[in-house]
Parts: sequence; structure tokens; C-alpha cells
Amino acid sequence: MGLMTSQPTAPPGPSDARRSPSEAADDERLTVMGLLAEAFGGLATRGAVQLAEHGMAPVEFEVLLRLTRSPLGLLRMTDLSAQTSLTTSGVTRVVDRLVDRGLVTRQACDTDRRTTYAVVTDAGRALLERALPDHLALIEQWLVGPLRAGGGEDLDTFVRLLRRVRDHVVPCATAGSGGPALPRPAD
Amino acid sequence: MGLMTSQPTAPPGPSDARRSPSEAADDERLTVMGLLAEAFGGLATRGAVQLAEHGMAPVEFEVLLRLTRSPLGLLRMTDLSAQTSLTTSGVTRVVDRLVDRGLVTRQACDTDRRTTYAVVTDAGRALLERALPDHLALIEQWLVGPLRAGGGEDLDTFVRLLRRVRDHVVPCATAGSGGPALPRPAD
DNA sequence: ATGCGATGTCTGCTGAAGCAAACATTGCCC
DNA sequence: GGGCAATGTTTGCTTCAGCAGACATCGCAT
Repeated sequence: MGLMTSQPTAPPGPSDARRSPSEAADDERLTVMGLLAEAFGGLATRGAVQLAEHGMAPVEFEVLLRLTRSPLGLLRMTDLSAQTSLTTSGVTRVVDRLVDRGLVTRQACDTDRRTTYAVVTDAGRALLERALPDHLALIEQWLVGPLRAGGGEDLDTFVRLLRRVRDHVVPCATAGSGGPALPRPAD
Repeated sequence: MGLMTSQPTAPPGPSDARRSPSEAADDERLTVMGLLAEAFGGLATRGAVQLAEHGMAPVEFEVLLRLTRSPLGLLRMTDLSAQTSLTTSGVTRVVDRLVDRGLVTRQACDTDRRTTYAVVTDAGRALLERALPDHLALIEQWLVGPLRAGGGEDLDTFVRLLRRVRDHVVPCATAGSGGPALPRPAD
């Protein structure tokens, strides 16, 4: 799989079948994936710490950000779940919490009574705008800054390659979210 | 912060202070971070689906992998927690599950009765080695493959830049795990 | 108009993970 | 040799998110 088309550059070294099983545990591919996991995990942890200083969980920040970016500051629950890392069930409860804190309100849709909109309040916008500068500075310090350190091209190169991976792995994000859905964990 | 040394390439566009607040929600830095989150999230989801087909959760795979990579197939609980994305408490329970399934055993240390080792069993090694080929193929298809598609240098470049970010953001991983610990979320 | 599948949201239940505290053990200082 | 802080592991409690199912609503075909 993945080898149906002739591969531009074959993986160096002996093929999987020729190696001892325990040797596969040190495969270069695991290293790349591990690097990605560690880098993202570290950034996520630092981000979570900082958002917590503003009284926000990462998912709450994400919801407030998506709502604020939306033209009318409002989004259907389902669309929110599509744009975030949550299921519709998860969105229901996150919005519950945000409503309790007055950062978001629910608003009925007058053309379709099934849908309810989540609307960001002034307090929600205020909280987000209070946290954003710190958050941007954090990304600058730990992600974008290091990439600029080696010359101006590194950042652009990284973004270009990262976008290529993203577009492969998350087909929905490429076009207008019309692509096939990403599989969900089963067990 | 991050700007103490003169910056090689200043961020283009007006500074944060000069922009309208709502404009900060579209900052380029959020885009990069979002790209990273989407790419990693997509890969993690696909990985979780595939590991589930082998009856494993991602953390269980991680634990089995670390134990198998260890010279004697054995690691202290604390070291396991340092190498994975779990707290010691989390490691306790994951190992509990793995012990219940016969993939791991606990073994007392005869020189320090506080420490208990987690030891991977033959069944654990077998399960890991059954799942590894599929897992490597998945990483090849969705991460490494796309990066090779644009010529042989892209993969190396990506790994080099990614490692730079990782080394900045996870100081412990650079040397012999002797660095300062990563902060944990507070709220 | 009426029935019916599709769609949007919410709720009961479950499993997983973190924090804080409990407990056991060690090494050290006196 | 006896406290005593530090270290290693586990446990109680809580929070959070997913799945599956319930419920309401919509749009369409007849």
C-alpha cells in the first residue's frame, strides 16, 4: 500500500521483510513520527499552561477563536464540531461550559428549528483578545522563532512541507470541507 | 522575549500593537500552529484507527514500543512515564491493563524495593511485531511518502527543521533527559 | 397531507487520565 | 541507631470526551 505508483526515492536500507523484527522498532519512520509527536506535544503543553493562566482550556480557546473568526461571530454546533477536534457531543458540552461562564450564548435558528447557533459574546471576544497576544508570542518563541533562526527561507520551507502533509492526511481541510471524513478510532 | 537577539527576518506586516484586535485572530502564526495541529491530529487519528485493529490503544503501543526498545525489555515505571506522554499515575493504569492482557509483567527490583519494573512479555513482543509493519506502512503513506514526493531532499529538510523545533520546545529530549521538565497544565 | 429517511442536537453511560494524597522505601545527617 | 527529607508507586476523586441512543425537525415522495 502506498507503493502502487513507483516510488520516487526508495527507502534506503534493507526492506522490512529482510530485517529482524526487533530491528523494525528502530525504523527511521518511527523517529520522524516521534519527532512530530514530541514537537507538537511540547507546543500543546506549553500552550495549555498559558491558556490556563487566562482561565481557558485549549478546546475552549479553539471554540472562541473559530466563533470570533466567523463573519457574524456565530456558528452551528455541527460546523463547530467539524472545525474543531471534537465530536458534536463534545461541542455540546464545551458550549455548555462557555455559556455558563457567559462567554457564549445559544441562539435558535429561525429558518431551521433543529439547528442552534453558538454565538460569541462581548465577554468571549474580550477574553480571547486578552489571551491572543500572549498566545501568539508563545508560538513565535517556540515554533516560528526557531524556524526563522536559520535564515528566512526555513520558515517558508517548513510551512510548505507541513501543508503538503496536512493536505494529504486531512483531505477535508483542502477544499470546502466537502471531502471524505477522516476515520474515527473504533476501539 | 525571543527578540533579545536581533531577529534575522522581522515578521512582515504591522506589529501586534498596531493591529485591530480581531485581526490578530487571523495571524500567520496561528495558521502555522493550526497546520501543525491538523497534520499531527490527522496522523494520530489514522494511527489510532489502525492500532485499534490490532487491539491496541496508542498509549499501549507507545509503552510496548519503549519497553521493547529497551535493552532488557524492561523499564522502571517512572522512566516509562518520562518517555511517554503520561504521568506516573497514568503509567500505573496502562501497565495494569497490559498486565491483565498478559502483554507485560511487573517485576520487583531486588536492589531498591521502591521501584517496580514493567517487563514486556513474549506475547507483548509478538503483538508489537505484528502491528509494526502496518504502522510503518501507514507512516510511510501519510507522512514520509508525501515528503519524498517532491524530491529526496524534502524529507531530510523537514526532519532537520522539525528536530530543531523539537529541541527548542522539549529541552529534556536533547541530552540524557537531564534538562528542566516541561511545565504541566495547571487549571 | 402523510409517511419516512436524513439531519441536528442533546443525554446516559463508560473509559481514560490528571492531581493530590497515601504509603513504602531509601539514603543521609547527626 | 534514629529521625527526616527525598524518591517511587499506587489509589480516590474528579473532569472530560466519545459512543450509542433518544428526540425533534426537515424535506421529499407519493
